[in-house]
This record gives sequence, C-alpha cells and structure tokens, in this order.
Amino acid sequence: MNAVDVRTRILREATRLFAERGVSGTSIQAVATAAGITKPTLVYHFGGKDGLRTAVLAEFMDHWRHELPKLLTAAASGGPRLDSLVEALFDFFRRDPDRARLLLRESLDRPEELRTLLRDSVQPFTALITQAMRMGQMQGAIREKVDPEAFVVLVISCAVGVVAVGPFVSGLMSPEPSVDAQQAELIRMARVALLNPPGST
Amino acid sequence: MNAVDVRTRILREATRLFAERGVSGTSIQAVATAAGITKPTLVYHFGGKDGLRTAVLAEFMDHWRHELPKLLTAAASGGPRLDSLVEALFDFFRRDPDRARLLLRESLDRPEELRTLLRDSVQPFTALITQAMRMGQMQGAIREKVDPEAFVVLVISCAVGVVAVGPFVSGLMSPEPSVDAQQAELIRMARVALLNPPGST
DNA sequence: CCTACCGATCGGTAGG
DNA sequence: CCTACCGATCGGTAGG
Repeated sequence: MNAVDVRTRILREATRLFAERGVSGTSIQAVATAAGITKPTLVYHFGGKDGLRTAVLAEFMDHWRHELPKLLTAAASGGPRLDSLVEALFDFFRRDPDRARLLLRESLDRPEELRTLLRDSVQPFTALITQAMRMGQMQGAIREKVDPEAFVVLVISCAVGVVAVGPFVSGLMSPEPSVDAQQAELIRMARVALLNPPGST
Repeated sequence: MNAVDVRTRILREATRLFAERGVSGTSIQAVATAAGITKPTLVYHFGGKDGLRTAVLAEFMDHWRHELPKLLTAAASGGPRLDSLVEALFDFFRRDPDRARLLLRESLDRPEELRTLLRDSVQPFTALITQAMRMGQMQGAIREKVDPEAFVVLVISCAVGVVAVGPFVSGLMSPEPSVDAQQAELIRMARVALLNPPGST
C-alpha cells in the first residue's frame, strides 16, 4: 500500500465517477470509499476536491499530449490518410469512453478553463493538420471550399460526441444505429466532404 | 403574482441554471432565489428537486414536439432541401443555447431516461426524414453509401454540440472558427456527403 | 405563498 | 494514512 498506488487508485476512481455523475454530483467521500481509503486521506493527497478535479484533468491532458504525436505519425506513415487519422481518434476515445464523457462535461462545466488547457496542449498539433490540409488544397486533392479549422473541430467534437452519448442519442432513430455505424458514417462523411472526387483534375 | 407567473418564472430560472451548472450543481435554494420566492414555495409547486427537473425536461420536449412539424413542413415547402432543414435545426438551438446544453447534460446524466423521451416524442419525425432519404437513394439523388439513420443522428448531435460547446472547443484551433463558421462547414459537409454530384447520371 | 425548523451530507480540519 | 470532529449547506417538512 505505498503512496503511488493510492494516488493512482484515487485518480482512477475519480475519473470514473466524475465521468459518470459529474464533479458536482460526486462527493469526495464517494471517491474515497471507491478507492478503499478515508476522506481525509484523499484530501491529504490532493489538497481538496478542486485539487482532485485538476489532477484528473491534468492526467487526461498528459495522456493526450503523449498520444497525439504517435497518432499523427502513425497516420502519416501510410501517406496522409484521413481515414486512419479519424479512426485513431475514435480508438483513443473508445478505448476508454470515460475520457469522452469527462471532456464533454468539462466543456460544459468549465469552458474557459478547458479552452486554455486545449490551447496549450493540443493546438500545436491540430495546427499541423490544418497546415497539411491547406497544402492539399493547393495541390487540388482537397476541396477548395473546405474550411480547415472548422472541419477539424467538427470531426473531433463529433467523434467525442459519438463515443460519449452515441449509444443513447441513437434513441432518436429506428432502427438505432450502433456506435460502429455512427463511426463508419462519420468517416465516410468526412472523406467525401474533404476530398475532391478522383477524376476531377 | 398569480400562480402561473410563478411557475413560469421558476421554470425559466431552473432551465437557465440547470443548463449552466447542471442539476446536481444547482440547489433548489438557488433556483428559488433567482425566481424571487422561497424554497418551500418551489417545493410546493414542483414537489421537489426531481419534480422540477422532470418539469424542465417536459417543457423542453413539448417545445420540440411542437416545433419539429413546423420545421419539417417549412423545409419541405421548397422541395426537400437539406440546407434549410439543417439551418432550421441550428436556429432552434441557437435561439436558446441553453436547450443544447441541457440536452447534452441530460444525455450524460440520465441517458436511459432521455432515450425513452426521445423515442416517444421525436422518433416519429426523424422516421419521416430517413424515409425520404431512402426515396432519394432509389431515385439516385442521394448517395447509395449513406446510412440514413447514422447520418441523421450525426448531423443532429453535431449541431447540438456546436451550439452547446462550439464557442469553447474552438480553442483547439488557431485561428478559432466561429460558431457561424462551424455551422456553415457542417451544412457544407452534410450536403456534399449526402448528395450525388450533379452530373453523375 | 412564507416562517421556522429538521436530519443528512457536504467539503474540510485538528491531531496524531 | 486514520479517528474524531466542524460549520455550512443540502433537500425537504410542519404548520399556518
């Protein structure tokens, strides 16, 4: 029962509960119980509820910051393939849907704070993507009418939305489209809306 | 100060506060104060916090149920124009972004309950849209590869997402795409991804 | 529609 | 890392 283990356990349970019920819907007592410790112990490790929330968010951002470069290079390895990029995006979130829910909750609860975090840690990478898109536009591979910044924001937030609430908003339709179907359709939409048709030179 | 006025005022303030801070982040005391009454009065009118939440959601669903038919007929009047349909969807939510935030929060907090509500009140109308889309596919106007159910779910949830958190997730990009730009790009994406190119008969 | 009040739970501290 | 404890606020009730 060393300190690292406890910290990790607290963070894991906090992430799960925050994603499921939101920060204000989760008491630090509930997190402590889930982690198998008492409340004062949690406070000792994270300084209080706000410190815990910050730590959960920081861990998430760290994970993303380390994953994004891999994701980009992997996608670029087979040439600039949009499909694999969007698929990798889905993989990242579907591997742990709590990430998507947490992100969505945070953007509702603390929009300004999240905006700052995103700006600092992921914006440099998305800038690479839009830059590549403008190159593609000059070369004629990508449709001129595409707004690169808006396009990337839409695809990312749509992917997050599908993973976070896709299984439930599908109640809008009959038959309900599975998350797989929603993912496939988003990838299709993005490709068709992005690329010029093959024989249009 | 008749009862109808008070009920309306409570509902309005509750909607605003629930959208901004979430249900669990809003005390009924805060709602009562915002509505200019005391807490027991609120409880008298809505039976408790859960009754208030249900009433807020019911009002929202009612609004949508009445608006959707108008929206569909308006869109159909100029022929089945996708643009105007998506624009009307955006108008509905942008007229009061709290609706979008509330919907997003509810889909995170009470997914099963929302699923049921959507199924009962909106699904009949979305069924009309997917039906029209399949007709379009048989006539060759709409791409064969489109998955109607997944497509409609994606466009709707993406529109909700843009209105609810678009102003903030734009922090991902530089320069930040405005909500207008995100809306325009979604409409462009949806049209290109949906329709067969003009000279493809 | 309000005053007065309740038990339970909240986040957090003292002290070890 | 825990026991014991705190004031504040929570949702809700009694009674008028």
